[in-house]
Amino acid sequence: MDKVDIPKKTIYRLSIYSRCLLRLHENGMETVSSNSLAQVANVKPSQLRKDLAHFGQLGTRGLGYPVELLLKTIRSVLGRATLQPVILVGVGNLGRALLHYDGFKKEGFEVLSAFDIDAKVLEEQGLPVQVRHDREMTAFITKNSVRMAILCVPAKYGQEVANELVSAGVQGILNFSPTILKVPDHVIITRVDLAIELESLSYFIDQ
Amino acid sequence: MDKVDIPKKTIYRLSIYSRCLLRLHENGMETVSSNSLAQVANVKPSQLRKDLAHFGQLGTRGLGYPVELLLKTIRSVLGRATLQPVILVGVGNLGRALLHYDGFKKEGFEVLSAFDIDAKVLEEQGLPVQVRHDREMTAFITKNSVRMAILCVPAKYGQEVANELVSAGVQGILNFSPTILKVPDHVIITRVDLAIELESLSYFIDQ
DNA sequence: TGGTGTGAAGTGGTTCACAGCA
DNA sequence: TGCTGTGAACCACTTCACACCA
Repeated sequence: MDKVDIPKKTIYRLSIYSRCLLRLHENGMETVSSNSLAQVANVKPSQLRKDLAHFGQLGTRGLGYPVELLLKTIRSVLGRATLQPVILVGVGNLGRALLHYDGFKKEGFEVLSAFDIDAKVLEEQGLPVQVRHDREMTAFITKNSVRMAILCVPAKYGQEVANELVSAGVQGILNFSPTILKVPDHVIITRVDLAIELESLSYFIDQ
Repeated sequence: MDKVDIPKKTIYRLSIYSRCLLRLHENGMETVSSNSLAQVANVKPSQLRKDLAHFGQLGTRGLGYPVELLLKTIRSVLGRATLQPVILVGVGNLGRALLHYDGFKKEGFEVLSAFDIDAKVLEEQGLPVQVRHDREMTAFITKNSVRMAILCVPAKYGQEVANELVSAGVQGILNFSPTILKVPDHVIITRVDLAIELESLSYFIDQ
């Protein structure tokens, strides 16, 4: 299953399709047409078909797609066969909320550990994972072959921590710090800036 | 300042530029070239110029852009003159974290109130805003002319709550519920699905 | 007949390259 | 000379439209 040239946006939608398919599968559906799946996923049928066409013939003309096979195929394309280790850095309000968020585990990601520098946080009881001091981070990443990190530190520490992560071998960062990170080309940043999302949203609203 | 045909992505970047300009302004910079601002914002200089060209001549050839004027212009384009009222629905882990997030207020959004159905949450002390029962939501939206909502309820309530919001007059929803919302065309949804972001990210990482 | 697979046309955004002005 | 403003080329999807097959 070669991962060349499937566009970013298609990958994102594949994630969505897989959720929808899971629901259909749970409801005992065995086949689904591009029309009905597209409707559930809120995309155009032609787009769905184009997306699926990236990995060969899967559907049957006149009938539709076999739900289970399609689900399995998408999951394998997304590399979701194995549990992926992740760490979280910065256990503030947001970081803490994300640690409690069960969506990650449900989707195949395991938050192995969190990191912070605040002694109060390090001693805190009742968090879902152990919180370690930042200075242990590099060793931890190496030892556990961590490739992805969730970054929730305050803006002013963002770049500094990102540098540490990158030099320890992290290749993908989900960045919640409201700052722009400079990283080498092989590292991928996905930025989630809540204030900016809200600001863009507000622009498109009629007053 | 007409808001037709400035593309979504440009608007998103304008938000970013405004942050960068604010920093430059605080540092006493009076002019900035497309080159250096682009570097700070992590975009190509030509893209920056194209983005700014949407609202006329602002720069001086040979010199660059006047920082303060540019900042003011972008803010006015983004409609950031006034404080925008927002509500938050669903005070779970994530909702609670977002209530404590000070980035919203700093960027000109005021979370007027939160809503939930859980009696325990309604009685909770120490939250930054009052939490009201869902049944008061529609009236509250109308009375306060709320146009935007942050949705953090569990997936299975997402559509139901969205319907309420829309019929009460909300036109933009920042959706953190891991579900796909069907809404009328005039309503804008921005989806933030953490598990999907992580899943897409992982695809592009070399194993 | 119903619904997939796909070339071809369309769309929206990005980047180039350079004319033109301070 | 330096740097903006911008047509034109380019690129990455999206959508259409229809051939083709169970």
